[in-house]
Amino acid sequence: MLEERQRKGGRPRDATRDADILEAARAVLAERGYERTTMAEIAARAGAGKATVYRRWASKAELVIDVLACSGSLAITVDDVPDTGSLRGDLAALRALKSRDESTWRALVGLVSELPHSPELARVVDQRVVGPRVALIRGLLERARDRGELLPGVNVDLLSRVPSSMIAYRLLVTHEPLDPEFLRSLSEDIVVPLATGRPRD
Amino acid sequence: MLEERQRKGGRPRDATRDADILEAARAVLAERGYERTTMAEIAARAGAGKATVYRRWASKAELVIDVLACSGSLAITVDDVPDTGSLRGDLAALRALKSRDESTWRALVGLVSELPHSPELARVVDQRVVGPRVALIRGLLERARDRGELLPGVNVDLLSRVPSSMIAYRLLVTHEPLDPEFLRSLSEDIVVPLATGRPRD
Amino acid sequence: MLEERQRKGGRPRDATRDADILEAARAVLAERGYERTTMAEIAARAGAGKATVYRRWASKAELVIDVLACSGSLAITVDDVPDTGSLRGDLAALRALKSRDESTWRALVGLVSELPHSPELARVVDQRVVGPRVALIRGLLERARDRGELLPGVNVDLLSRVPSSMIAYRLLVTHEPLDPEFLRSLSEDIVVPLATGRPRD
Amino acid sequence: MLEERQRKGGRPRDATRDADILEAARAVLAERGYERTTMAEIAARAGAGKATVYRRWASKAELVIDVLACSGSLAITVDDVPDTGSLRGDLAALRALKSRDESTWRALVGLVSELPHSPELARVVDQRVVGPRVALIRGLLERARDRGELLPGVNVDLLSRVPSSMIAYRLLVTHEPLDPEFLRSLSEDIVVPLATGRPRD
DNA sequence: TGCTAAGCGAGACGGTACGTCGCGTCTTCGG
DNA sequence: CCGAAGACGCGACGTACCGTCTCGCTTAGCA
Repeated sequence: MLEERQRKGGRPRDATRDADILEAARAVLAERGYERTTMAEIAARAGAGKATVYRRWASKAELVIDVLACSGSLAITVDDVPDTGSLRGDLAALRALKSRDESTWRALVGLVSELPHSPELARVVDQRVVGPRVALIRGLLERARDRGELLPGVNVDLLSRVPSSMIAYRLLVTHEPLDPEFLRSLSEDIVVPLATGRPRD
Repeated sequence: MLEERQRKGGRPRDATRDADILEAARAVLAERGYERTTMAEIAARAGAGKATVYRRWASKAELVIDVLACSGSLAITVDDVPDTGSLRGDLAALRALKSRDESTWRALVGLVSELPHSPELARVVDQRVVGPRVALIRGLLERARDRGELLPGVNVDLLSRVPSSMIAYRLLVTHEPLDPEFLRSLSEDIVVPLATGRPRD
Repeated sequence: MLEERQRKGGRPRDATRDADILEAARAVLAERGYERTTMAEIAARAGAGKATVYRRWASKAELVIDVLACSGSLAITVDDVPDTGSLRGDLAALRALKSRDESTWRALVGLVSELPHSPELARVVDQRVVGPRVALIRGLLERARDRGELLPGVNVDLLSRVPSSMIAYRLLVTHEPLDPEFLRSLSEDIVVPLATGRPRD
Repeated sequence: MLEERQRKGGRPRDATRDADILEAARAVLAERGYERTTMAEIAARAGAGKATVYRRWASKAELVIDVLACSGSLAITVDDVPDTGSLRGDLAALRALKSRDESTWRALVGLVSELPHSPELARVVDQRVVGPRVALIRGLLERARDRGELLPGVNVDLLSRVPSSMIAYRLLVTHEPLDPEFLRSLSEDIVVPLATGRPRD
């Protein structure tokens, strides 16, 4: 979101508009997808003028970034996941916890094509969309290490990126649903065995 | 690519235009990315008219699909990878073989946003872009099974999708380069341990 | 209107679109006036896209200029006015002849504010709107001179601009109608006495 | 200008802002013309907020009206013109007296396009801009009638509108300057001969 | 003196038109 | 009938301006 100018005077930004616009953007994105989403419709649905939207976000791409960044599931941190005593249990708890994440990822669609042209945008996506998700898995892995569950020599860096990658690929490229069986396999056939060396039962 | 109409007469299509247009499309995509690529520029750079392009491909998206599908690395099949006697060796051989794949994936970028709106397109991407890549890894895994390398209970379906997912995520979302270290880690820290249970040395 | 590029190839401009767009523009201008006329409505009413309009005219102002320039009454020249044997008679004949000129002048409204900023536009208005009207009166005055009706020392230059000025002022500034009594007074109380020295009967 | 509300209390309007705003408006109008003049720039140049402007004038059009109405030359009445004993002399005296009128008329420019949509505005222009100018000439003509200079049957109504019309036309439509030669011709080749029957020397 | 209502500069707000640009189709010409 | 060129209908983009509203501050005039 655009930085507010150093407030010297004048009417302050109406903070409620931010939320209204983001909510409208989320709704339109979910209904229409990135390409078919128009700034005019977002503004109209938020009961806002286009200028009010562009005062806050420099482009459609940046607005969508913020839709992603403000997405509910991103607020989850490792502290929100109860410690069940095992990595497998923690991952199951996370699955139970995780709000539906699909719309967030789907909104990322098409945005992707703007990233190579805007280092700024790419940085924001990395920090606000990718970062929190990777950090969450990394946190669970480190919790497992503290328990002594982790095999020596596990590449935590790489492993913590696997779930995000697989989910993104599924939603962006192959458009398969995020069914529970897939999510469970991801944990139990990939993450747990790699981290702990214990194959699936 | 569109089927040629049942030839009744008149001037036959100039087959050389296909290659010129694909090459121009690849160049523009590499320079500008999907969104900033215009059909007019592709046509101009190929010295062709827009109608000539649309006579062969129904849309920008389908043209880009073909750019991806004709990309060198996609032609690689399991038979092109020499049997080195171990999964680890086979994967190393594949890495040695694999032409630079980056531009292909990068071209997939903004295409992604069209997929949810076009099942047809999604099908084509699945068959011509995703399919060959997954099949290649799956082939190597099955070769390993034939050797008796594979652990029982390995989820081959899921595992064969991991490398594509990780590579796509890296290129599309985080825009990190496909450096050799990353590709080696992918094989040796993820695929080999999961498939064979042998941790990295 | 914008010059067409030196035709090398490609689809030629569809000449019928010009007329459709001009007609639509005239209609919208008459209904709404300059300020409330939008290019989008003109295009829609002409069954055209905005790009087609802007391919021909660089701005709303230039389009309106052409609406004025193509206006019917401008086609009248001194040769269209029958020689009645006297200036007074000729002016009466002109009044009988003159198609309703109001909408043309009314369209000029608001355009006026663009003139100081565009010498090009001002030149076009001068040549295509003002010029023909002044030339018509001048022609009748010269016909009168040939007859020997004209007083010596009459400022033909200035006098030939009086009717246009008075009509424009009335329509643009005071918005009184061009009733026949006004037009007759213009001829008989101003032009004829000044030119011939003969007061109204 | 808007009426001040019936004062009940609170801070009174700062009367100095009126003049500052009018002056700023005059300057911007002269520089940019009506269309390119924005209320924001007027306010900024006057060191005022937009609300302060709109508290005094209901719209851009009304503000411009007042710029015109407060223009110096409008304050001239027939009593300011010395009685020289002849219409020709009086008109010459008026020309000597008349402050540069150009910027006033130029400001009227694009205002014109608002008039047909606002009877209220049109009334104000008529009373405050057109009226005083026409009344001034009419006053001089009536002074001439009192002297017995006027021909019988002269259409004073129409004649008194001729100078305003010619000046407006010149400034608004053809954008020629108000050079002294033009103004003298207007008096001596048009008004004096028509009113008194005496041709130019 | 301190209270209060309104004015003040600043600028955000909802709206709406502008002129540009890209897509995918259609239309001309020459080969 | 193909192929180059490019005009066509459509519609989103991001900008600019209008006239209104809201913020925190200032400034009379009444108590």
